[in-house]
Amino acid sequence: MNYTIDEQVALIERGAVDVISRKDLIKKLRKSEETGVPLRVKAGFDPTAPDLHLGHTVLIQKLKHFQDLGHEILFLIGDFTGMIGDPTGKSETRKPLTREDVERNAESYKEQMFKILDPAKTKVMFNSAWLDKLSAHDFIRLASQLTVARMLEREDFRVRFENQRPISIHEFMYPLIQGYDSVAMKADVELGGTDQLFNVLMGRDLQRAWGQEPQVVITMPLLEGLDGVHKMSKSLGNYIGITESADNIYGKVLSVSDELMFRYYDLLSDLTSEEIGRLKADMATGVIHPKEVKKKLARELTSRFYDELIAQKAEDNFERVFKKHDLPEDIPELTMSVEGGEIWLPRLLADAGLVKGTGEARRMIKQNAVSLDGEKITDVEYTIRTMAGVLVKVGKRKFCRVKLTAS
RNA sequence: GGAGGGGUUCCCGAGUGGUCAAAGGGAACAGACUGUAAAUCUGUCGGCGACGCCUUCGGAGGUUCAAAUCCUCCCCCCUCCA
Repeated sequence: MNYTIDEQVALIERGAVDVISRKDLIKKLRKSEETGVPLRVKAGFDPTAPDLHLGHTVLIQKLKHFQDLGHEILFLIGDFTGMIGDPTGKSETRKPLTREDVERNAESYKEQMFKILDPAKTKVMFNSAWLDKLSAHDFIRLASQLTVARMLEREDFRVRFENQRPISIHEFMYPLIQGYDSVAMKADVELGGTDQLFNVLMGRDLQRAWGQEPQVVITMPLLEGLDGVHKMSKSLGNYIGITESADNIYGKVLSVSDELMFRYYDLLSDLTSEEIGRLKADMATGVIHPKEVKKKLARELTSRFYDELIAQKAEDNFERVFKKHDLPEDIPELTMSVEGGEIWLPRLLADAGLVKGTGEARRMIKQNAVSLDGEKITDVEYTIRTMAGVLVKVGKRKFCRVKLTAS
């Protein structure tokens, strides 16, 4: 496929918050077209959390756009940072990762990322490759590129400084290191979340100081998590992981609020802005039910990581369980051996992993949330004697078929 | 180095000798309603075969019939001055 420069710019700018600068981007695209040398597009990832979720895919989708335009993707794994422990945020110091951790996580990253990107056109890099070799001398030179005043331009530092909150020195080093990565990688473009704006801009300054043409910076919005408030992150538990089961992905998307749904459409869907606008309008006028709009999104996202057939099956499952209050197709089975041929129900729920402990089991039973073979159990002292399989249901979505064997 | 403030259950945050497993809010979970949306209402929200027992209020000791609360020592965090 051949795109005009204008078309390329339009695709690249879609969904982006900042493109710094457009002029540079056009210049680089033009040069690339003339010379036939693809642009080097950098995006960095933290190796501490090997599970990619939909939030990361906002960025990866954008990388894919570049890839589709024929450019070279440099997928940077920040192993150096990871092995030192990322200081960002107020959370307690993270445990440094070992070399093995990093490698394992990197493998996992690749596997997940290649669900979207073409492995043949993606280069995976580790920043320890050059940062390990950085001498104190080089490091000081790096630090000399920047003034404290400049550093305090960063929103998050400025606010903390004004509020007399502490800022440790090594927090100043991270933007420098990240910027230096761009120098070492000779990046033409760097992608990052909006929270990374300062860091990615640093790359431009440092590249200039090292006599390189500064990279174009593109920031993408942060995707809100399932709660609709905080950014999607694993630690907040408000995420949809791309390795989750199709049923889970489908179900989680459907549990998102109507408002958030369109945010997801904007940032994740392959639909054009016009198509999304039409859905919005039709929903407002009542032509189409909000749930149908959401189902469409859930199908699209589920099939992205699986395929349409599986997505359809996830939808069928969902309808069966939540609309018809029927059972899902695949229910985990469990065989437990019990003494004396009987078992106290809370014990069973706890052992089966359906609840945290017998305390929670009692609570669930009292709250009418437990049923056996479709029958609500309200007696905390209930004891099961059946040896044959029993269908255990806790809450709306936890199912398990349990068989007992005497021991 | 000096002065001051603080560390409470997932989070914020009350509590200054017994009635404290610890107010209130948030989050979370369950139930009703529903479109597994939003909003709302109700309940639960340290552990335990459980009207009782056990473990929690930075750590270790001590006073007391009784300590999150009092005393001693220690650790950590923050602010200001240098």
